[in-house]
Amino acid sequence: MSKYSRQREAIRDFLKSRHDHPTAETVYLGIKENIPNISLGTVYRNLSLLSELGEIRKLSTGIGPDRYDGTVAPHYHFICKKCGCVLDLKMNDMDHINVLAAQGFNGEIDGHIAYFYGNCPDCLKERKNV
Amino acid sequence: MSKYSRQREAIRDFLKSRHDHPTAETVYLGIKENIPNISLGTVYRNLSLLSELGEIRKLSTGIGPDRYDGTVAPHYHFICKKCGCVLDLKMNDMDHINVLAAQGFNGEIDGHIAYFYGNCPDCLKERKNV
DNA sequence: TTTCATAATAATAACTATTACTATTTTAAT
DNA sequence: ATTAAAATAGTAATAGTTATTATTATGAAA
Repeated sequence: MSKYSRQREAIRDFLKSRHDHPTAETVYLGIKENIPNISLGTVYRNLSLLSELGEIRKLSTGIGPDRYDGTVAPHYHFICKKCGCVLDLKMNDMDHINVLAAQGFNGEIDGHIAYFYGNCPDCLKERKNV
Repeated sequence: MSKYSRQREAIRDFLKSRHDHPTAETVYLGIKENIPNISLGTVYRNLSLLSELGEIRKLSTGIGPDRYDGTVAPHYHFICKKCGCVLDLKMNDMDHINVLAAQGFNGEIDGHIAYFYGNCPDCLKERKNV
């Protein structure tokens, strides 16, 4: 049902090749280097599609626009309250918290998203210099 | 520095009086019943202010617009993937996960937000009826 | 109890992020 | 090669939110 497109492949590759968490705008500008006439709508459409297919992850951090993550293996994110950057955390799965949440709840829980907030290493350093 | 306003009080009271998680639009329409000429901008400005003051909480669920919560005591939320509703979960604090996250991380972690996803009781029931 | 500086407001415009529309192009099966 | 389906570029439209501005409300001081 879904056909190959150079644009979609470029978007997937772009995300898989980096470990940060770019916004749609950043992806757009990045792809533009190789495919100058790609349109922003194409980027959004494919980011949505790839998210639905589970090939990438969408992060709604509550600070600024949505971000996208080429790493789908379960992991958690840190968001700096100061500069808004998003970092991967190297920590184990917390599947046990689904069980905690399900206790005394009549619905069905099949997953969770957790964001950790605070000050990133760079902002911490800067604070000491002031 | 900040002066009393009838509108702000009404917004605070509105949120404290209910246990759901209304959007700015819902708050606006609710307050309008008593203060017909309140403006949407005023609602947004005060929701932001009250969040900053810690009197209410803002929820960015990743599904639809931001929501607001009059309950500031720590608790967690469930978001239905089917209907998008947001429910409170009756579960204990998970402060221990901050410690897990901080291991091997050079920044400072002072909090987290966790959303649990799945099917709400109502949507589960509906699914069985199909 | 008026005066006055400050803060808040209503109304509206502007902006950001995202989605929808449409004519054209690409893909891939026949 | 033909052709139907899917994807695209370019653009318009939308949703949610923030900014601007002239006016009004608040509350401290005279």
